[in-house]
Amino acid sequence: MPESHEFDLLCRGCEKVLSEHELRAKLALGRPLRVKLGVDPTAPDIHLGHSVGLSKLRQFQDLGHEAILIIGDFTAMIGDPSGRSVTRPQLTHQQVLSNAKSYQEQAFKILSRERARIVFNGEWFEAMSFEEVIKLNSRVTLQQMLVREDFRERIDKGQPIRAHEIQYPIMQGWDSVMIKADVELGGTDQLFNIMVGRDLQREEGQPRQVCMVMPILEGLDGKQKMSKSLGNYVALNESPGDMFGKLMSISDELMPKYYRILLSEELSAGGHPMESKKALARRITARFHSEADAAAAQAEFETRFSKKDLASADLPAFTPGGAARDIVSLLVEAYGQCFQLTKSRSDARRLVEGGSVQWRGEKVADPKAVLPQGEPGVLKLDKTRAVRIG
RNA sequence: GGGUAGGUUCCGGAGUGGCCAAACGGGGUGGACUGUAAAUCCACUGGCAUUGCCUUCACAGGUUCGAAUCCUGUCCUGCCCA
Repeated sequence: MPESHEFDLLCRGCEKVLSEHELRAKLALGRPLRVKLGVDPTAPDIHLGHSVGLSKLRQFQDLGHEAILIIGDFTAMIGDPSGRSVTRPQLTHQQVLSNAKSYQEQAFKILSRERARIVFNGEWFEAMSFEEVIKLNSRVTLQQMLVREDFRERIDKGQPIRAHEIQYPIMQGWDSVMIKADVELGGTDQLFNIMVGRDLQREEGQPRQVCMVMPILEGLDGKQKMSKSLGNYVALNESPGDMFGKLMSISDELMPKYYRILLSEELSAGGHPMESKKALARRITARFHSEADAAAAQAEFETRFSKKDLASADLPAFTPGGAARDIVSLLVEAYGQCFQLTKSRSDARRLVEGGSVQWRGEKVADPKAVLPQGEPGVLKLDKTRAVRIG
């Protein structure tokens, strides 16, 4: 492939490439480049937000380059302060390692196993002596660390910034030094961290990595970036039904962004927004499952939500274990058994009083209602959840 | 170390002895309307129980018939000074 074509392909979808001529020069070297992408296993799931960088990394792989996925088992314990207004909770190494395990599996839903290297940054950080840490820290100035806007904001608002938080960019940068990265990928919020990597590489006499940042995928709420802790995400290992359903809930306003970022294309004008959204949901679901699964998810979605036909919908089976058949007890039990959600009885009562609960298509508005023993039927809990009894 | 301002329910932020489970805003949840969209409107938003009870206002004690509100000590944070 001619270099210029490769260059164009790689730059597609990037928000910024620093610098383009350096990337061209690297590509012209004629050897596989070491392309770095770091993820911090702060939660067990990889979501669509992560998929943006991973897909770009995959593209590099397909062009013959080497993908280096850094699992930040060590940095995850610190927590990336990027875009944060409060200190992240610190995780134990054990939590992080267990998250890391499921991360790897999910990452290979996108990455090819060929030309991929997975590296834990604990590999070098764990072995570092305090002396080395000090030495590393002496390479940067406090002012450099504090210019970033999220820190500025916290200073302005009088919110604390703990000393360990400014270590984060330095550590991420050191990762680049350790693997001699040619390119580092990340979201736009990673620009600062990646640039620190360049500085450290220069200090170490290494050629500096090219920084390629991708747009940040907004979460389902359309307000903040997609993240586990905000609960506005779609995980890669979710069921086709959940994936499809969640994508159907995004706002019309958000749709063009999802088209652009996840499908790398422009949403064509005209057409009913709902149809465009179904197409989006269908294609993304198919990407992580199969076309057949996606089609089934869509069909299920349509019977369930468009036709509101709960009776023929594919619902989780609920077998009340307790003897109590009053509606509140049943709800609490169903949430726990079928959805792993702990609801208080007050909460369940509120749902009943709010008119969301239905038994066999009939609204149950009385919290004291008692369902007949042993009768089969569908119990609707809330907007998106229902179970089948019997 | 000194000075000073603070720590309230998911967040912001009222409340300075009883009428406080605690205003108001945001967020969230449920409902109406719809396209599981947006906007709008309504309700709910500590727990258990249906007129009540229990646990909450950094923590531990204390004063009071009665405290988020007063006192004492402790912990934590911002700012200023060293």
